[in-house]
Parts: sequence; C-alpha cells; structure tokens
Amino acid sequence: MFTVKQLSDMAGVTPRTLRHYDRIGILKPSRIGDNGYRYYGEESVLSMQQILLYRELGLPLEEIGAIMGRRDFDVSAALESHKVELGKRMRRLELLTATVDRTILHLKGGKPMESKEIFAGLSPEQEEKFALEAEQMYDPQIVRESNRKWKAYSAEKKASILAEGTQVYVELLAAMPQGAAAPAVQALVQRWRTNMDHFWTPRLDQLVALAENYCADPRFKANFDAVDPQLAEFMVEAVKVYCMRAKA
Amino acid sequence: MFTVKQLSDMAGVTPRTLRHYDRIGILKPSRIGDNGYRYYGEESVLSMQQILLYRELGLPLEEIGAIMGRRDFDVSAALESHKVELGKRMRRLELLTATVDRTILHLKGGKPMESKEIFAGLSPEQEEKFALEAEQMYDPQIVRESNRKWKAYSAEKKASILAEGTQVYVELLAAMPQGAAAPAVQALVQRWRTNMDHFWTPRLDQLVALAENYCADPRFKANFDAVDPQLAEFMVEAVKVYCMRAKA
DNA sequence: CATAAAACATGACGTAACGTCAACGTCAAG
DNA sequence: CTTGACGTTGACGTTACGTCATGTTTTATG
Repeated sequence: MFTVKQLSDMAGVTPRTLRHYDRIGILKPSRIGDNGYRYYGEESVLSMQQILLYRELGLPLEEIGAIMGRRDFDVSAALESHKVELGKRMRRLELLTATVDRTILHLKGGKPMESKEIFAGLSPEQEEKFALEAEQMYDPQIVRESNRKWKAYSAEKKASILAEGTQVYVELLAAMPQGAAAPAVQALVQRWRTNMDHFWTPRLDQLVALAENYCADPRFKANFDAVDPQLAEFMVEAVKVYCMRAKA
Repeated sequence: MFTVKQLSDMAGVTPRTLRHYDRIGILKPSRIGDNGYRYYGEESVLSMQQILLYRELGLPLEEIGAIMGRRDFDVSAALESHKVELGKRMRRLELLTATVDRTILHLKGGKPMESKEIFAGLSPEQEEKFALEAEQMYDPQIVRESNRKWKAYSAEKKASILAEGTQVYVELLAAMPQGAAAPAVQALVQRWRTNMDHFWTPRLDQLVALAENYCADPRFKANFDAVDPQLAEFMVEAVKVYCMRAKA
C-alpha cells in the first residue's frame, strides 16, 4: 500500500493531481483509512501508468475514464495500442525536425519554402483525415485479435508468411518502372492483401488506410526503406489503384 | 499579406488563437486595415512557426513572448535549439516505448518490474545515460557506408538477404527452449553474423552492441516482436555467449 | 445589383487540468 | 510532547484557448 506522497513521487505528479483523479473518478484509492487517508495498491500503480500514457497522447481525462471504465478494458491490448500511438508521435517529431532543418536552410539563403511547408508537423494536417479509420484499425480489440491469430501459427508458417512479405516487396521494387497501374504490380498488391489475411482481414476501404499507416509508422517503414527508399510511397499508390478498381 | 483565416489555416490553428496571441502581445499583425481587419506579412509566418515550436515543447505563452521579445533574439539559433529539444523529446518517447514493452512482458507473467520502472519516460526524470552509446553506434560514417554497400546489391540479392534474416529469426524462436548456449542456437548466431556482413562487418566487441541496439531500436525490434515478444532479449543473450566463446 | 454566405470584429462567459492558498487533523521521530 | 512532514477538505486562481452573442464588411451567386 502506497500513500499519496509515495505514489505521486513514483509517477512524477503532485498529490493534488491524485486528489483530482480521485474526485473525477478515474483513479480511486484501493482503500481509505479510518483517518480519511488514501491508500493505493499495486493495481493502482498500473492504472496510473495507463492514465499517464493516455494523457501523454493527448486524451482528455474524461475520455480516459470512459475507456478505462469499460468492463472489457484490457491492459495488454491498451499497451499495444499505446506503442502504435507513440510511433505516430515519434514520426511527427521526425517530420518536425525535418521542417526545422529546411527552415534553417531557407533562412541561410537556401531554397525558398512555401508558407504551408513551414508548418509541416506542427499543424494537425491530414493525419486527422484518416484518424477515424486509423482508430478503428488500431482498436485494441483488433490488435488483440490479430495478435492471437498470429501467435497460433507454427514457426514454419510464420517464416513462410514473413518470407512471402519480403518477396512481394522485392518484386514490387522490380516492377516499379512499370507504374502503379500495371497488371504485374496489381497482382503483387493482390498477393500482399492475401498475405495480410494471415493476421487481419481489412475491409476494402480500410486497406488504403492500412497501407498508409504501414508507410508512416517508422517500425514498418524501415522494412520498406530497406528494400528501396521510394518503395513505401509507390506501395500506397498501387494500393489506391487496387482499391479503386476493386470497388468498380 | 494574409488574413486571419489564411494564416490560421496554414498554421493549423483557429482564428481565435490568433486573436488571443494578438491580445497577449506575442504575435501582432503587420498591419491593421481601416476596417479593423488584421493583416499578417511573411515575417509573421516565421514568428508563428517559432511560437508553435516553443508551444510544442511546452513553454507557456508568456515565456515565449519574453524570449521572442528580446531584441537579441536570433531565429536561426532558436531553430538549432529546437532541433536539440526535439531530439530529447524523441528519445523520451523511445524510452517510453521500451517501458510499454517491458510492461507487456511483465503482465504476460514475465519478470517483475519495480514500481519506479513502470513510469520510466512518463515522469519528468532526466536520464540521458545511454544516449551516448546509441550515438556512437549510429556513427554517420558507418551508417553511410552500410547504406552504400546495401544499395549496390541487386533486387534478388536483397530479397535473399532479407529472407535469410527472417529465416534465422524463426529458427531461433524454435530453438529458444534449448537455451542461449545450445549448439543449435550458436550456429544460428553464426548464420546471423554472416548475413550481417552483407551490410556491415562489426568487430567482435561491436557485435554485442549491435545486437543490443537492434533490440532497442523500435524499427528493428518490430521485426523481432513479430516473431515473438521475447525473441529480442533471447537474441542478445545468445550473441553475448557467442562473443564470449569466440574471444577464448 | 441585390442578397446571401463567409469572414472579420469585439466583448463576455465557459472549460480542463490542475496550482495555490487557507484552515485544520495525523503521525513518526527526537 | 512538541515539531515538522504529511494528510484532509474546500475554494479560488491560471493558462490557453472554446464557444456563443452581436454586429460589420467582403465576397460569391442567382
């Protein structure tokens, strides 16, 4: 059992913050002593970590309470989704750093910048555009489901799925000169989609969002970049074409 | 000259925000029309960028005003310091991601975590200890060299190298129950090292550091995690054993 | 060219997530 | 047995805007 001071020191917040979280009901003490003192158990420590992670990602406390209050709330699944969100954050900061670099060059008499470019990484941008789709995609439930599915495969099966993945990327690279609409490229997209089925089957409209996320998330983008730096962008183009045709 | 709407759209803020910044004096319009309208020039765009960068880094508007109000304020110098601060931010997020990973393992019945560890990256601590090692590892010269080497390979060669990589990881997973010192595992480390030669040939003492970095860098760790969440840690163990034996 | 929609203006009040007293009870240590 | 650190509950203050309300000016359209 921890006292207010102990937990607040651990988490790097003030006692006032804990009182606030108690008041609004997102972190109730495990026990309240006869003297009125708040006492927190080990499970409160994990809850506090969750709260601070959500807060770090910009969620208002009220929503945090709503999410964590649901009885089907799964800590492990939430942590997985945090990883994804943290990845997004990091690549936003990478974009921002690039913008700062460009501005420095611009001021040193370098090439001109468009007014819009100056705020790349600062303004919410088009990330809000598919924020909803992304949210659905990184829904803890879906993440958990795909993890479950993936873990059920044997080592050999995992190897063949991953190998098929890199195989597709490399063949895609070879087919790049033909353009995104070429039959060979579209066939590769089809192979990619089939391979994706091994851990999640997205709806057609989610497929583009999935590709865009793959190319934005630094963890996945590294795999594309390993093959070729322009591959990620090309991939998104090809998937867009694929979806447009499939819809018709 | 930009109107309120134009500048606010550019910067990704609301007109209200610009009015607020005018009121508190941190961003005055370049000119005010006879109709009372605010008009902003190009220099306002750069000032706005500065304000948003400082805001992103958590400075209160009042301090931002104080800093930018000083007549010896240098935009280029400020941008340089922003880059440093953004770097710190990103390292903090990496630490946070590592904390999330550790918590996931902890919950999956893995090894225990100290209460303090749970908040690593969340509480405003300042541990930049291992930042140095990482910087050495990512020596620009080495990175550039390995990039050059890698790009020289044909598409087929790239594919076979990547396939061999995932193959080793999956076989490593299968061999995990035998322990890090088992002959089968050590043979796999040998295969891994041979495959690594394709883009960089580290000295024996650098090999451990390379493995550790692979397991820390979120971009590479994702590949390990895809196979199994505990694989990364096992890999480091195995490489350590390999190096110790090779030295003797 | 009228008129409607969009954009501009100035108050003025609302809010989220605490910070910061004030006034008072509790507890471990010297 | 006092002292000082820690605990409690109000209650008001702060930051950085959001959100009307109300009225004017500019721009687009039938």
